[in-house]
Amino acid sequence: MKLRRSWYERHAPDVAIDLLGKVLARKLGEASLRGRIVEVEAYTGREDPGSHAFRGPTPRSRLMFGPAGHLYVYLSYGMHCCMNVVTDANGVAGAVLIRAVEPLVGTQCMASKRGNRPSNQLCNGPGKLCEAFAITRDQNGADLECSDIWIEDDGYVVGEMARSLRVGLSAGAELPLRFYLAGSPFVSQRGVRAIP
DNA sequence: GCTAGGATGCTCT
DNA sequence: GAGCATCCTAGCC
Repeated sequence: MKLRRSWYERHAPDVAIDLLGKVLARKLGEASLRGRIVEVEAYTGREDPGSHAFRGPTPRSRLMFGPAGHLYVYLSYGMHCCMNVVTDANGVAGAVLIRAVEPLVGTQCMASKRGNRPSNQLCNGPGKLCEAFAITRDQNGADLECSDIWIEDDGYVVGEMARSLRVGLSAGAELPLRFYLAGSPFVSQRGVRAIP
């Protein structure tokens, strides 16, 4: 069942926790790609110094202030794209960064984009995930309710969830807003090292 | 096994 | 012009 816009219209940390175990889906021409979300980070608005929305809306971050259920994709370190889901409503900024998924369908297609690495290294990081799913800034602003990218609930029940500090931040690093499925071999390497 | 460092270009001050 | 919500490889235990 595809998640609808109203599902995303909640505070980012709540959406982040509920996104664990859901399925990220993309139709790419004839191919169908699916992966189970195993690692996310929540970014809130003005009160979060690690968030792009901290200083208010800018040409880049204004999407975070817009309607929920859209993609916010930006270029990181000049090379890698990172994929966020916009959350909250009524002009409140919020987003959830999808950091890692477990490949379910279209693994061969993902591997071909990722140098034929093993399946647990196809999508275990935000940049890798975008490469495997062919997500670029062209998808910035895409509507998850009516585009070729969406997230669905297939009834999967998550096991133990773990929580930690967010990865790679210089500001706002002290907030424990990273969530992942404990013991999953598909969680990002940087994230693993960040756990005390 | 682990760490350090370089690639690379957009975004905001 | 400085600073990144990263990834990969080489080099060294």
